[in-house]
Amino acid sequence: MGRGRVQLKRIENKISRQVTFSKRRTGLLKKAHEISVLCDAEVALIVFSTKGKLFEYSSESRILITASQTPHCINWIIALVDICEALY
Amino acid sequence: MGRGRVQLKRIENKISRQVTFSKRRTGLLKKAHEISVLCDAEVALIVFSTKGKLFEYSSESRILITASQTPHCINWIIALVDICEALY
DNA sequence: AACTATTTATAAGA
DNA sequence: TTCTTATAAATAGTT
Repeated sequence: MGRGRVQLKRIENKISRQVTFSKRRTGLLKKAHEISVLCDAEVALIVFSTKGKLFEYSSESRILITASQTPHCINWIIALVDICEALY
Repeated sequence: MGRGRVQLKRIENKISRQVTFSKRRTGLLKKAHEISVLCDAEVALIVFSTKGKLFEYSSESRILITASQTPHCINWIIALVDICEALY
């Protein structure tokens, strides 16, 4: 999309990569929300940037949203535990 | 997108809902994969249809979840356990 | 952070 | 369900 075709490989320029991450993260979260509403589907989406910052969407409304700078592994645990807690 | 504007509410017609689910699921999985590659991000996406069929994407290649017709709650547990196992 | 040229996703139709 | 096509939506590069 946009003014150039996208090559499916890591964007080497750091600034471009961050900008693209920000734009696409927004789009991905939007589409996750849309399919959950339109199609009555359960959706969980967890995204970490390379710096370990967390962004997520879930159709289960009780599931948290937290951003953190802790290591990825810890963020994964937090996210999974929170999803489990929200569902049970 | 397409020939009409989308209203963000549950699609009541069952056939239309299933068709839309199929199309958008494909698109969502594609975009999850793209952002993970382009932006070097970790992504996990879990989608259940209303019938409990599971579809997922993860940038962690070891994570694989099979589709099943078991209840959602069981699929969620399977999905989360598989993600945990893949990460540790 | 806004803009806009283009690409991409997809709703409706076949 | 798979393909086609018109159009809406997302977004890459620019300002």
